[in-house]
Amino acid sequence: MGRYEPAAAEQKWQAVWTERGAFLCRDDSPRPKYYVLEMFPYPSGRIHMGHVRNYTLGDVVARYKRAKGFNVLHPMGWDAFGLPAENAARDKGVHPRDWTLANIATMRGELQRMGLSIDWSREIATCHPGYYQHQQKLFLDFLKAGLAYRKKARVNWDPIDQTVLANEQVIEGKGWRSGAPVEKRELEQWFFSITRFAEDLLQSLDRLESWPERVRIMQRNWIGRSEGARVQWEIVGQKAPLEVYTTRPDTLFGAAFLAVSADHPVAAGVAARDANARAFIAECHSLGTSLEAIEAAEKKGFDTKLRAKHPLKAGETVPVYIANFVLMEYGTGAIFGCPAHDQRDLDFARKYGLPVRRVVAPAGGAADGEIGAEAETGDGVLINSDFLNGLTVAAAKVEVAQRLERDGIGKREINYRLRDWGVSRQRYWGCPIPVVHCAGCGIVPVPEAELPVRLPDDARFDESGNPLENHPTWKHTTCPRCRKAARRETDTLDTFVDSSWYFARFCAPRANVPVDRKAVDTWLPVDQYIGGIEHAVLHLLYARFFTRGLQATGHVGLDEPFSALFTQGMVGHQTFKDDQGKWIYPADAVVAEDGTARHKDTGRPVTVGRSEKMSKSLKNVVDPGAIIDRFGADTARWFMLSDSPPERDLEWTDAGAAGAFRFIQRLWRLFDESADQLPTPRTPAPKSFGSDATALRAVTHRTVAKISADVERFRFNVAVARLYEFVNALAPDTGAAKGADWLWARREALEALARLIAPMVPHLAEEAWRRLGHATLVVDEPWPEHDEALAREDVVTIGVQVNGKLRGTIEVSVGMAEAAVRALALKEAEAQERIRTALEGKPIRKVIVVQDRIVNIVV
RNA sequence: GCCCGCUUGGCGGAAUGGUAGACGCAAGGGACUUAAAAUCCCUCGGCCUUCGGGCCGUGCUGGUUCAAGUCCAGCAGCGGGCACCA
Repeated sequence: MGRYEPAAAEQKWQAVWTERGAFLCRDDSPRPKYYVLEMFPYPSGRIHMGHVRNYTLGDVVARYKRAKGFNVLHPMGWDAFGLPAENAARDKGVHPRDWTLANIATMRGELQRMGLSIDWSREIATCHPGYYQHQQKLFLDFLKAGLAYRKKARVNWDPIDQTVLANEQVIEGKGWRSGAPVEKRELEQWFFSITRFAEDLLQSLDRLESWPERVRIMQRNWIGRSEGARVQWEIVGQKAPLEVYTTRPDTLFGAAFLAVSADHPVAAGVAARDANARAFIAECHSLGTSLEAIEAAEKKGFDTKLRAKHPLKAGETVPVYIANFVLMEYGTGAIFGCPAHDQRDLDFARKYGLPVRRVVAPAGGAADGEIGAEAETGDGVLINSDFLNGLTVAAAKVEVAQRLERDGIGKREINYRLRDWGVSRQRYWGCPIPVVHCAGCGIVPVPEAELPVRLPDDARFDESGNPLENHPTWKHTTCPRCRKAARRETDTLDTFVDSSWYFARFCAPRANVPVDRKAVDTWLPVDQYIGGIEHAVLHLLYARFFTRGLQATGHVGLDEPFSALFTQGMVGHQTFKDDQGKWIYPADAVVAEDGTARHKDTGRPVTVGRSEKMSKSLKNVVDPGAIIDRFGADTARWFMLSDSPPERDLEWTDAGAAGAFRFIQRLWRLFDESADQLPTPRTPAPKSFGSDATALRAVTHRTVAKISADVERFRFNVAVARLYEFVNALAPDTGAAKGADWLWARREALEALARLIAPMVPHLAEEAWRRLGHATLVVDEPWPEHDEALAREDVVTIGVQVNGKLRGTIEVSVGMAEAAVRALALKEAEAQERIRTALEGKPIRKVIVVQDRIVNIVV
């Protein structure tokens, strides 16, 4: 047949798989279930190399598990709501739905060309009313359960996208998508009570043993649990005490001042009678929230002239400041400052000339010196602290908390950095929030029978603000309760809500309830979830919360949706800049042997930059479609799996892709040139095997054992290396002058090879399987099993060291007793010159023998 | 600033505390060919070599061990997360 033609073969086998429904997943299979899911894509227009990597990894797992006898659920869908569709509408005059659906059609075709083992009959798109109507029902259930609520809050406002962002969506003070500095605005917003589950979300991380440790650490930090105490301070001349939150109640005797947030009621009280205070508060509010603004901002305070009485020290009072660095949203919005043991408090005290009193003597250090520019935050023993003197910091925390609680002026408290999830978005292309605002009845849920609340088709996208708000008629409705005129909610849900339950919808994608309980009880949790590290906090934390919400409202019976998570690395590529300093596409750069580059058309010099994550802005993108056109999907898939471990970043190189293609051809030649000499399929094994055949079978069975172990552990790059070795071992033999036993063993080897490569390069595997004379499909074949007895090595070469340095090797039979190995090693030590000269007749002090590993002669 | 990870040939990377550099890419040499492509074979960490081999070598400095890329301590560089959270 000659050269392998991927284009023809891939199309042929994809058609065969589709025709046979090879990947349709049945709910009633007697096989054990396995749910493998890759994070579904946003339909931006075309697939990119990151998708190719993600879906190749998932497909290897899916196909491997199928071959291992599992009933595999491997679905695909579209994270289809979101702002780019509205931007396209504004810029190109195309309706967001049309733009989205066209992108989905394109990208579905591209994914199908990759030959993924996906059950396309379960495809969903979150922008489809058949999806979002159920999300609206879930919202109403959450509302009923108190998990969704509305409140006025200072929220993150993205001035470019003209919408609100959740805390998690603000990166370094900028919108996660627009990159614009985020402003603070006071707005009525919908929230999900993610903080209700803060403790559980934190504790349960310990159970997620098959999640990457760093993702768990990032979530732990994000939740930010802190143990401390709430302490009441009486303010001279006022009735209501001021409550502060602290994690260092042990340092209470070192308190030099109190500080409240500019948004604190106490600040408002002062502002009411003091114009200077009003000015200061206004200044605090005008401060930007960007990283630069925060770093540049000085710690500033405004002395309210109020005095607070020390709760444990009769007769002592401290000043009360309004300070620009105190957050209203955390703790009580007020703090006490202990300058000696907190850097920020020390900076503040130095600036305003407040006393610095040490109350912790550092462990092993001098306690008499002055506090310098650095606060002492380490452990130690309490001093200058009345009844706490002599206690360690830890003991003092306990002691002071007990005293505060006894005296009724404070209590232990646990706080979390995590805030409730703001889900309101002032956008069109999202799931409408199904409530109505009625002047008389308040917030009224839309009756379930009236769901879905559909988006209007005729919104305008050429004016600023929320298209739903701007729409002439859509928001006008009647109150479901009193039937009077009322206003529809015009906020839509954050698109992260859409992706917080899609994995549950896949279990029964056409069910007429949001989540079919029987189906999710069968399929959930997802056994293997695969996606990018960039969702470590956002999506993965939301999905964990939402699953708890689904559990609380009876939709599912579990709290953790993903029992194993794999985070793949990014795909990078070299960057190129022309002599104008503009980024250019790699395809437009011609790189010479010496590493310099020129522009393909102009011939002008091009600067070759470091490898970066592929992105449109750097133009260092390679179009997967073009690669598949040129080399085929199998080559793209093979490249994604070879060389780099999947969790690490992978650099796309043309040479690597060409190398992968050469190997695909080489694999095909191996099958093609061997096939005709082999015995027919299913020829019974010969009664006995000669030494050549036995050796070949040993290689085969060892390879099967190793690759199985590597695939199980996601070590695909190592599995690929083993396949190269296997092919190298098989390639030279043409079968001339070999016996029937050897030819039988060679068929065994090639059939194993075809099945081993099937998860990685499935089209070539089918072609090879057919060439080996089978009428069946390799996708229906079981994963090869290895025979331990055949795989076992009986002789092993081990190193002989002298004083830890390798001087020679000896061959021993596996499992040879220590004494025998020692004797052999010492005998060889005389025979092998290298070892003998290293020993130089010195007296042997000790001989260490590690079975099947090494001998070390110590002299 | 705090938390986490990484650092091995020209490059991507292998290596349950036990023969460092598997496998691949790139490079060099050779075979085949009128030629090229494709394919096949050989070499490929550094220094020295009488060609047997010797010495050094996994970011740096120490330590534990018969034995360290691997374990421990300190340092450096690179990358990621958090960012006034009291």
